[in-house]
Amino acid sequence: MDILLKNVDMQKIMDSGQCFRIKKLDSDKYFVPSGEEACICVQQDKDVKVVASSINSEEYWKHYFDDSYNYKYLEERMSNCMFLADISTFGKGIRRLNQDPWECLVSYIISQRKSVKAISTAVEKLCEMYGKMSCIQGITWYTFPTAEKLKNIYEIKGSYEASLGYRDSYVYSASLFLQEEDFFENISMLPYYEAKKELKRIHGVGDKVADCVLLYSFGFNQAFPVDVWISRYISNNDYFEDVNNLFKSEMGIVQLYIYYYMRNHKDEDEEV
DNA sequence: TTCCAGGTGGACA
DNA sequence: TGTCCACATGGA
Repeated sequence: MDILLKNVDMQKIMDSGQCFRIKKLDSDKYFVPSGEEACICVQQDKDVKVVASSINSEEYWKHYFDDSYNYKYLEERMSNCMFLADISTFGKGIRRLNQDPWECLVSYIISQRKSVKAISTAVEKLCEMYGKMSCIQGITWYTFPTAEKLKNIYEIKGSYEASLGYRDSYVYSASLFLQEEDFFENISMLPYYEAKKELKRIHGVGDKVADCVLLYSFGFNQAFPVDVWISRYISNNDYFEDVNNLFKSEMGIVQLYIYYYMRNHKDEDEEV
């Protein structure tokens, strides 16, 4: 299988903090899992090629990498905004992924008061303990455990024994909601504020986690997750409201570029 | 050893 | 409605 994704930068996607299981295999090769599927990608200059997949569907990975959205046009408009020009250039090639909703929900429940490194470790541990072993091009990996599996484990053990701490019960709460028929399907059909309200019914899901799931799994580009980094950015920039008014329905994607810049740009003295 | 991390729930005013 | 604090644990 060969799927070509134009103007995509895998390293930036990996460093953008939106997903926690992408692995770099060598200088230009990446392993990309999503729920119970996975693919192998190769960076070829400015483009990315999917060279192997667990699922025989071009559409699955084109949707995952948000291939139908015009990022070039967004980056152009950001470049024309004096407040975002540097941020746009620095993040060129980022994509807002459409991740597996269940994996995304659990990952962000786990994320609270943890570092990115600690989140990755915990999520990986959960997969190794309760996911299914699988193999693609000689690479052994573990699928993300299903809601049913995590529900049963907690009911038997009372803990996931995966360094989740107090978040154990939050993950269990989420697994119970997944027993409702078409829980995620219903969320995808709702308007943004209703969808957010629905997700926040889950114990352990607040504004931040709900917005991350709506943005990174359901494509609600107006969802704007505010974490410590974005909060720092907003408080340091009086013009934030102007940016917000300019990009309104796409502020979630703009947020991703800002987050990537805040976390990865080396010149920390520079005001952004 | 100490501090901080892609937050949230619950108590209280 | 807004503010304050406890919460488990890994990583730097």
